[in-house]
Amino acid sequence: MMMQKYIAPYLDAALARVGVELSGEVAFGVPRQEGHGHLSTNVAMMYAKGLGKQPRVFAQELVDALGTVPMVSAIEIAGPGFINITFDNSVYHAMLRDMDAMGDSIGRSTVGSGKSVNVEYVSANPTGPLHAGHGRNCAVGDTIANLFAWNGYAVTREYYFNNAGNQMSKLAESIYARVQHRLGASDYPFPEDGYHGEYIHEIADNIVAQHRSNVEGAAEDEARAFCKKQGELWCFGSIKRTLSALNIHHDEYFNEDSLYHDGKVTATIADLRERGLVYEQDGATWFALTQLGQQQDKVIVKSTGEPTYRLPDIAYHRDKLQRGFDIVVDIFGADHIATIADVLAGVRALGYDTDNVKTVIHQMVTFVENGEIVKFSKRSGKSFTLDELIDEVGADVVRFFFVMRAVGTHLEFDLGLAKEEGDKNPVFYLQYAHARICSILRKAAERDLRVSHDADLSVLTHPREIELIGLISRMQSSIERACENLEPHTVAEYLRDVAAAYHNFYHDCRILGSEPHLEAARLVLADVTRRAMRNGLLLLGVGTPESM
RNA sequence: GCGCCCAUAGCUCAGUUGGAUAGAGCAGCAGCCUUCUAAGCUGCGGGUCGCAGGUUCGAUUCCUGCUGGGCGCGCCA
Repeated sequence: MMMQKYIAPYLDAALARVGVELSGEVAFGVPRQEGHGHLSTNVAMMYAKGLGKQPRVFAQELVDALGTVPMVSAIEIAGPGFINITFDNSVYHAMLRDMDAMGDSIGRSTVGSGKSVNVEYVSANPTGPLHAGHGRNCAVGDTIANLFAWNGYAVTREYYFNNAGNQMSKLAESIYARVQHRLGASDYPFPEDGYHGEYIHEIADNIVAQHRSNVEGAAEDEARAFCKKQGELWCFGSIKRTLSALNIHHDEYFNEDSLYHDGKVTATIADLRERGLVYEQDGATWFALTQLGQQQDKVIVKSTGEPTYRLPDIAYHRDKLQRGFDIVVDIFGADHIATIADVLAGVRALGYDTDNVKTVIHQMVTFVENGEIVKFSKRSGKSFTLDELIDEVGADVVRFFFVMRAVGTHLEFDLGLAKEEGDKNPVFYLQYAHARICSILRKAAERDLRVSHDADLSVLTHPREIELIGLISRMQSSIERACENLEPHTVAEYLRDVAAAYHNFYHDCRILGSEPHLEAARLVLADVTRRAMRNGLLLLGVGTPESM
């Protein structure tokens, strides 16, 4: 039960009585100011003007028409014409009772049931290990996927595996060169724009040690192809291990090269051509994006005959839409911003509705320690990998820090703060609240006290108790909104509020050893809070320690 | 030059879809443990919400224009 849903019918009836025709749902807010009631509505101000009345005068008429409402202790008009509603504590007791009955599904919703969603995230090129900056895409994407799942959607977590194209050839050539060096051709040229990482040596070592016959004496093309495959496998394994450490598991790894094998790339360009959107110039094939309202035409097939990334991307998005998802979500870093409009324009030109393709573009990440920007690993001096970040601060902190800020803002990742295990670190603050509750429940069990689902909750009257109940009662709508707006950080914010409310309650309200009725009721509240915190932490993909 | 994003306390950031006296954390200062985890709690100081207009009962929030910063604008992905 929610306060809004409870009061809305009474208000609708009162509005009808004073002759107002509603043009939508009445909006309620939770006043942040104490003394402004538990719920507030601006409906009188919204409709007063149309009726030619003073807002406060109209508000009074409305309040008169409302009369008395059960479980509401006060209805007051304040400020320019707000109607502030104060509930009887019994409303809170009823809400707590309902939440207790929800078991482990507190905060879940069914708004998405029957609908399917595909969330594509990470999708880093398999040309090396994930670097630290990739962490944001990983955490944001997985949390958004969790949000959909939590709201009842059937979710497919997808990784677009970019295993075709130019960057893979570079990888192959880099490995091939390192292999040649090991086979004695020490003057074999390393490609100018090749990959220099340690892992290239590792892959080459492995090839020479385990698969020497595939590269020695083999035809050069085949040896190169073998190097490419080995490189891809190594990178794929590395990426999957890192993701697994962050508790991220995709359902689908969509291989880019399958688009070529299945003829989808060819089909896509043929269909675009049929619509008159393709032309030849300077030996290349161009996509007439200006005809689709974009700024400039772009090459989709190079004069070498290789497609640019744009063509397979369009084919891929078309494929996702053909698979029949109700919603398709793409998570991209700001550096990919230019491609999205082109790809969507292409898909639209092929006759698909892109209204349900949602793109989340997160801004870049800066790592900071002691006020200085960290760009490279201290250990190796090379690029800072996600594995190293996880080693340094732990997986929970990585996941939490990357989602705790709005995706649209630049993220400053403070390594010093992240490494703190204490009051400075926001993750521990949440986990500590959960651990504290678990500790009390353990102590209660030692005394043969169980959480009783028919405890008399009416003894809960302390402001801290009421505040905590009210906050948890908003969990479901808070998570629904986070999902609808694709804003995972609001979950982190919300949980911080719940944790703070619990710490306050804990501090001011003794649980164990209080008067038996009060003790029983507070145990229920503690346990409901525990389940809410646990669900919230699971949603963010961080651990739920029972002791710290 | 063009496109997208950002600008709020000393620092890092929230701000419930346009509401009432703009909030947290960190940093600083001062307090609270013989009783359920002090990784907690309480208090103090700190603001021209980048600037200028506009929209209206009301703007940190929406619109326009500036200024400053980030990311893009390739026959790389």
